[in-house]
Parts: sequence; C-alpha cells; structure tokens
Amino acid sequence: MRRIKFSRQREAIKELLAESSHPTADEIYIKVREQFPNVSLGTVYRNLNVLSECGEIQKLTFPEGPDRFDCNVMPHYHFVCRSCGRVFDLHVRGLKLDMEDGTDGAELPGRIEAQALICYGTCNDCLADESQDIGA
Amino acid sequence: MRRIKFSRQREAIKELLAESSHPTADEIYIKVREQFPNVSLGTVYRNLNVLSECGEIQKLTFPEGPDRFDCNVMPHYHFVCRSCGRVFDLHVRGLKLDMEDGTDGAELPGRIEAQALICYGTCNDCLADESQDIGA
DNA sequence: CTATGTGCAAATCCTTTGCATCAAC
DNA sequence: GTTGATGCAAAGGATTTGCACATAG
Repeated sequence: MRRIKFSRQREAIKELLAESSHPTADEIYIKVREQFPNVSLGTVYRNLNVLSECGEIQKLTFPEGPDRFDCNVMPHYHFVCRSCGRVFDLHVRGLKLDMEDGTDGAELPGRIEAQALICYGTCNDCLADESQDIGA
Repeated sequence: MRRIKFSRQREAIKELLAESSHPTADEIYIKVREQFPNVSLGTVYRNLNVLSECGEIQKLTFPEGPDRFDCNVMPHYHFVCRSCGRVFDLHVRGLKLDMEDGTDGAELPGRIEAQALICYGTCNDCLADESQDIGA
C-alpha cells in the first residue's frame, strides 16, 4: 500500500470538490489556481487519481466530454441532460435487474461488484423551456 | 437529413461488426485492412460514426480504454470483467429504479429517454481461475 | 534525510479533420 | 457532373509521465 503525505493542493482540491457538482479536471484546475496560481494541471490529475484510488472520490466517465469527479462515494447514478449538458444525481435506492430468463442471475457472465448507470434525457428546466417555446 | 452513398469499406465494417463482440475502432481497422490494405483509421472512425448516427450500431463508452462498438442496437447493458477486461452483454429485460422517496419518479431531474448501464465484476472464467489458484 | 508531491513540458492515447483525389449515383 | 467517401497526415482534446526541485514526515 502506498503511503500518502499531506499536501495543501490536494486539500484544496478536496474542498472544491465538496462544494461543486461533478466538475471536470479542468474546472477544478481553474478554481485551484485562485488559491495556488502556479498549480499545474498534472498535479490536479494526479491528485484526482490518488483520491479516487483511495475511494475518497469517484471518477465518472461519460460518452461525451471529459471525465467528471464526484465527492459522493455512495453508490448512486447519474442523469445527463442532452439539451444543456448538465449532470444531476439520481436519488435511486437500488437497481433491480429484470433478467430475461427469470432465473435471477444464473445467466450472468460473472459476479457483479459495481454498477454505473447513466440516464439520458431532458432535464426539467429544459422541458420547461421547450413548452414555453411552443406556447410563444 | 444527410444522404448516404454505398461504400465497400462501410459494408466490410458492418460485416466485421456483426461477427465480432464489442470491438474497438482499432480492432476493426486491423481486420478491415485484411480486405482493404490501404484503408485508413480515419475512414473506420468516420464510418463508425455514420453508422451510429443512423442507429445501425451503438457506440459504447467505458471508463477505461477506447470506445467500443456494438451491432446490437436493442437497448441492453454490459458487464466488464475487471480481471481480463472482456465485455459481455447482460441479458436484462428491464431495469427497475427503486427511488429513494418511493414517489416513483416525482423526484427525477427530468425525463429519462435512454439508459446506459455498465456492471463491473469478475467474469465466470476469471472466477474459475481464481479458485484454481487457491486450490493449487 | 527520505519519500512523496509539485511544476513544467513533453509524450501518449484516442479521435477528429482538412484536403486533394476517387467512386457512387 | 455533383456529392459523398477515401487515404493521408496533421491537428485536437484529455490525460499521463519524466525529471529536477520542493516539501512533509
């Protein structure tokens, strides 16, 4: 196991993560620079990787655009608005897989240890905008 | 709507896709080159994008490694083995989201139009190898 | 003092794109 | 002949890495 020392930069990154919602590495970089003008993007990436390897944060991968990071490490799922691109948390207690054969997992290719679910759609704000446009 | 002409390369890509399982663009490129030694990787990517935009194939994004492509366009989900890296189809009829508040969607951030689920774990082959190693 | 962290820049990986030419229609 | 497709090479975005120096323990 690797030993980890304290670093001011890493602390700043953790704090920023706690107060922002699913930021990208670059968004974090821009914010950390306010406190550490000479911080490098490499340092941000390295720390995000360290933190996600320790399980302190979660790395989220989306089909479009760069990875995002989440200080919520509880298993939870995400909703991406195709219209505005924002990412929301889904407050889902659990997922039930309804297996095709009804045998409840006998047909699984292996032992499932983790799950990532992304739902795509239109967020409530964009839905409201749409209906306004139609009304106008 | 964009007009699409026939192309031998695209046909070859479709055939290869039909007979392989979740290949990456590069894996397809290597195989297409057997038929078209001068084909370029750019052509492979362009065709994969055309096909996925037409809905003839599906593009799959994973947190590790390059995108993969799937000729199965029915909504279905995937299992990734963390040990060997292989990707399997999950034969799931449907997903039930068990909402935290029990209000069945009232708390959703928007209208869900599509879902991508990736399960991570250890595939049956790797599980078998593990228990063999322990036994030895 | 030793090991880890940092800043910087270069490198890497995956994917897209500009452009001249070629093929489909 | 017009438009879309190709091959090639260069560009692009995101992320990682090598290295010399700084800092925590």
